[in-house]
Amino acid sequence: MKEYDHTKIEKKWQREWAKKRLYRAVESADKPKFYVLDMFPYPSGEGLHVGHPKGYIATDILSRMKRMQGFNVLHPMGFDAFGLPAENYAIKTKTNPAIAVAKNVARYKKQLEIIGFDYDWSREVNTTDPGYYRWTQWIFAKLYERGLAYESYEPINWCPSCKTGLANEDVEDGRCERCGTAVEKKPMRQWVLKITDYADRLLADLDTLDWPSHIKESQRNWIGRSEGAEIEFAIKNHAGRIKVFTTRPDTLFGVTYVVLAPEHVLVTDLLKHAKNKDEVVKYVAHARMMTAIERTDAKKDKTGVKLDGVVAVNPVNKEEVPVFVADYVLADYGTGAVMAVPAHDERDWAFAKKYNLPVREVIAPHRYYAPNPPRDGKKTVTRANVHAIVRNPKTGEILGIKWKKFPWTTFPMGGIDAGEDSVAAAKREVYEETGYKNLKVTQSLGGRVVAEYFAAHKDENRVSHTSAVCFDLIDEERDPLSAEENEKHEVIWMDPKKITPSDMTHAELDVWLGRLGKEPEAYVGEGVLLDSGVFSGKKSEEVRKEITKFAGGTWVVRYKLKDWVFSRQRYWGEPFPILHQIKTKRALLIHGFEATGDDHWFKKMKKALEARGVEVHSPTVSTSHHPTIDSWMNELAPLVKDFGPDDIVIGHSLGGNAAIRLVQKMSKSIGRLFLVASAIGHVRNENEWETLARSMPESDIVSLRQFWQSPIDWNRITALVPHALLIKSKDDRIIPPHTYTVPTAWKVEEWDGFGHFDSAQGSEFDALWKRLEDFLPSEPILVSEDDLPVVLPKVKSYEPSGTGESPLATISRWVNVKVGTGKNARVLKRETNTMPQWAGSSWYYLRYMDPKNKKHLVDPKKEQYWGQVDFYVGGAEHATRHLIYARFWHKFLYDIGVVSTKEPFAKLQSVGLIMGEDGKKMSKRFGNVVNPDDIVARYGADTLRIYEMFMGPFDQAISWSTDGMIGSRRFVERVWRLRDKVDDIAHESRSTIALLHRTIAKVSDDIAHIRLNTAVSALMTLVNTCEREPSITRESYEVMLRLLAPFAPHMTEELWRALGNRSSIHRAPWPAANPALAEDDEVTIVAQVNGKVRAEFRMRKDASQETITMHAQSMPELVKWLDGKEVVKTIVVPGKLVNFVVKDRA
RNA sequence: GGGUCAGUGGCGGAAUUGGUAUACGCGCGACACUUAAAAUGUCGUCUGCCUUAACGGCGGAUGUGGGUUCGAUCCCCACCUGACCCACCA
Repeated sequence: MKEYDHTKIEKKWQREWAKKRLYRAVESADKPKFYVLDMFPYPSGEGLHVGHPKGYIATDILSRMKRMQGFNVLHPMGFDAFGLPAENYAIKTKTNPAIAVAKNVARYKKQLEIIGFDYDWSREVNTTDPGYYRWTQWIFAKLYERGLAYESYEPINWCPSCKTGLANEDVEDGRCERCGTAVEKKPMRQWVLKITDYADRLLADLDTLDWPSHIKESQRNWIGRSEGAEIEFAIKNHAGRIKVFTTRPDTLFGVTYVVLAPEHVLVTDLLKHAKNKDEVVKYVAHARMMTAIERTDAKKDKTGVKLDGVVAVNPVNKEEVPVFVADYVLADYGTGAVMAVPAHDERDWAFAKKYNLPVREVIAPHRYYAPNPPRDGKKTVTRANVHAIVRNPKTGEILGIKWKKFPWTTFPMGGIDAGEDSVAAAKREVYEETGYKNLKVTQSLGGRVVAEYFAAHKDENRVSHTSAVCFDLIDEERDPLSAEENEKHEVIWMDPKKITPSDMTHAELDVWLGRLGKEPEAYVGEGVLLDSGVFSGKKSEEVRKEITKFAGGTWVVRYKLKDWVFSRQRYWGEPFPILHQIKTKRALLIHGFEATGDDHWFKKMKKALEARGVEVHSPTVSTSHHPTIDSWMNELAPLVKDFGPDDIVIGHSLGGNAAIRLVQKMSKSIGRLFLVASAIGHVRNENEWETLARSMPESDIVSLRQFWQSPIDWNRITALVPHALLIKSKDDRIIPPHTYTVPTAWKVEEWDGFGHFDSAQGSEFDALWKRLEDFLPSEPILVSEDDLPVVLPKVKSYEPSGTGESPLATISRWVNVKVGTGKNARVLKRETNTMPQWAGSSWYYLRYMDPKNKKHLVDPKKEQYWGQVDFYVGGAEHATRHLIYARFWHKFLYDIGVVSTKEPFAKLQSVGLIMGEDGKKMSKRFGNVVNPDDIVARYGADTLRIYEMFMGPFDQAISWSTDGMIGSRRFVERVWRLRDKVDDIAHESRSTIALLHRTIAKVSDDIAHIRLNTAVSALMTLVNTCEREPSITRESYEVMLRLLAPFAPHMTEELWRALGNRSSIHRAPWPAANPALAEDDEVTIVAQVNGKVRAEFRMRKDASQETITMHAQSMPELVKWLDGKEVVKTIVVPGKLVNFVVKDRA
């Protein structure tokens, strides 16, 4: 056989396979299907390193074996290329990301091709291909139609470096997962997917999946289901109620304060009632300033501030407790408020200790004393007891008493009398029982323990509420004991080592030992309720629902999982199939008389408008600061000259003359003018009124106020200003409080109260907002299915703006869409956010089934044929993102009938990283990157494949070793040279044939379970054995080649053809093991004496137990071990071993 | 702090219904082939002690300490170390 030239062989067969379309997947009913999937790569500019193909090699091996075993195999590959890395690369290199992606994809593909994978490239997908993302957009549209996609204005995680919002899943330790920058909270409009609607199903169906347990566990943690109670605390002298979430309502009687998160909606309101308003405002502001990392650092000291004067009422006992604002309570979990039970919660404990708040113990550990349990038929007495643990510092010994009538050893102990505390009681007991007089307290051993036992000395069952106090003897001064005490027990000093549950008669001992010498801490375990009204004495785990009901609360299920923030303020992503009505872009807020701009109404309006994407200008120009209306106008004019027909002006508290001036100046150029709370009463002259009304036919008066005694002719106004929504006082009187109503002809809005200019409260604001709604970007409109895809346009600059708008917003010819014709024509505006990187990868496995279909995401028949992915291989780092998102989308697609299965990936196998030779993560930064191209060129793809599989367990991280790879190359060459030993008249030994069959079984099984390192080692063993034979049959060699074909497809194909086979080895049937041939007829049996191997011998594998025993006993090596001993027992494992259990003859 | 997994020669690792610990490979050593080197092949390679010319023999070792068992890398308990994931989630 000629020399092994890997380059020539590999190129030749790769070309040939492509030409023959050897690996094309077909749907046909005659064969069972097998769908093997890799997590498709994200082609970066760096190209592949040797770690990347590891998973692909494994799926390649599995898919090749399955194909040879007669399955229709689907093993596709594609590219995920939207998102930040490609975009950042484009910014850096100043190239269109589409071009860079195409280049990177081509490079990746080439790198993959030389490794010889069996991908069906005719099914390649690319998430950035409009033909592909059309369907990503389609899925989004369906989600939107079903109410599972919505716009939210809640604060979200914002990365100031990437200049985009992030999903919860994209934040790691408070930092942006991509760039490591600390994320901020920023309020902005976002598209959000309601993944929480699927939380229960995502959790429950995990049980149906054959996935690694740690990945399932991370998903469970991420979903974070917890059951608990929602309970309301009333606020004294206030209408509001604080709703808290707790998993431990059984501790309700231990509540000593209530805590609100700084962002809690009630805080703003409650702080007005707080005596320390400034302090609270400062604390809240500070909390908002902090980054998530600072906030959530668990090591950080807990901080908070009391709402001084605000009092909450505990619903179970009507007790009044203080209210705090503290940032250890998270705004976005539960209800954003907690009831604090410092005795039984570590965080509350830490906070209470720091601020010196009361700790009330209501749960006691429960001990049932098994050695001396309560007895039936005896009365039960509940007592408060104390144990005294007294140490003599001179000797280190502990004081104990040994009971004379009972086999007990206890500490000095006894009941706590009325009016006594536990320390006094303990001292008294020590004195009475042992006579020692002078003690000092060293430690109080935490809270009480409830113990149940039978008190034999009193012939009753005890429920003891026990505490314990530790003392040191000050001196050994001691009084003699009473005769009565002397009769009962003996005083002893014990070695501290003897203080163990087996040496002492205390059910509580383990608790004391656990607390001894430690700082006191919260008891967070289960136990018996104390001081809890009617619930006292009950078990904590049993009363939760009952006590919740008693508190008027409800039992609820909560999830940690948050809805998926789905929009990014970046260029390189799928555009949303969404149009917005073009509305106001900018608003001018003008405050007139005396308003300062600080007032609540202004702030609220500004925030509301900004949240809807309106740019708000609110110059601090007030009529109050100007001597004349004209000078006011003059200051205002330059600030407003840019305002145009798309803009609105809102005037608040403008006097009549100012309003008229404003209208006259601006009504021609601006879109709409709204006047709120205007003192139109100033307009005394009806002609002026007419002027005003005629000047603003397109404008609105939302509310008028009368402050001076001047009657208004409402009918006249409404006739003149048909758009007006007037709110007038019911009886036209001026005396507050008065009620404004709208004439019955229009929508009636009632507004109670004068409001002291704080018109943010009540319907005056709402009425205006209702009007404004028509002018704001509102209810999005879905792009019709026929108009998909919404193609991502080319853009000059990819830089993110940082303002919360994507670069797309600057492309007006793309953003503005004209719909309708003639009179109905209107211009709509495209959504300019783009989808996150995870969108395309959430469903790509479906598209492989039917990649070119223009009518359907996937043809239902094909979807039904391929069904679930049978085997999915990829990195464990996707546990809480891709793998949750894809499951979510799949379930949704199931719900709308697109797919027929409830879960996308039946079996998941995670792949371990390949690290650099230095043990560090392979990265350009460390200069430890190994390029597969170099390895393939030097050693060949087959060697690379075998080595990567042989390195170690597949799912384990492991360091690359080019030296270690030599072994794989040698193995390949040995197989190659073995060809020279093929001889038709070869006679192989029976044991070699047996090994061959065992190897078939092992390799088949190992591949199926991705135990590829042992599969390779089995093949090596086989080759080693065959090399020792003088010659081997062609039949055996062909079996070996077929077993090796999935690992080394090129070399085996070459050898296979060289043997005269006309068709590809990769279409040849997989060898079947013959169990009858897989075993030698003789086996080695081990002879043991007392479990130690003393001899071994060969024997027919079906030898009987008796034969084996007889033979072993007669062996000289064994005789010397058995001689003079008595065989107590003989254990025979047929075909394996015989073990003689012997002992000395008595 | 919680979860998951792991710890075996100089190194990567193998060994599962509890039955010969260290397969396979790397490295290392010796030898053969060679003028030489490389390549290749053969043999050896956990460890201590005893013993021999050579052979051989006895004991110990799978992170540590216990337990169950005729027998434990494997099962149980406690602890130590490391990795990964999650974490102020009430």
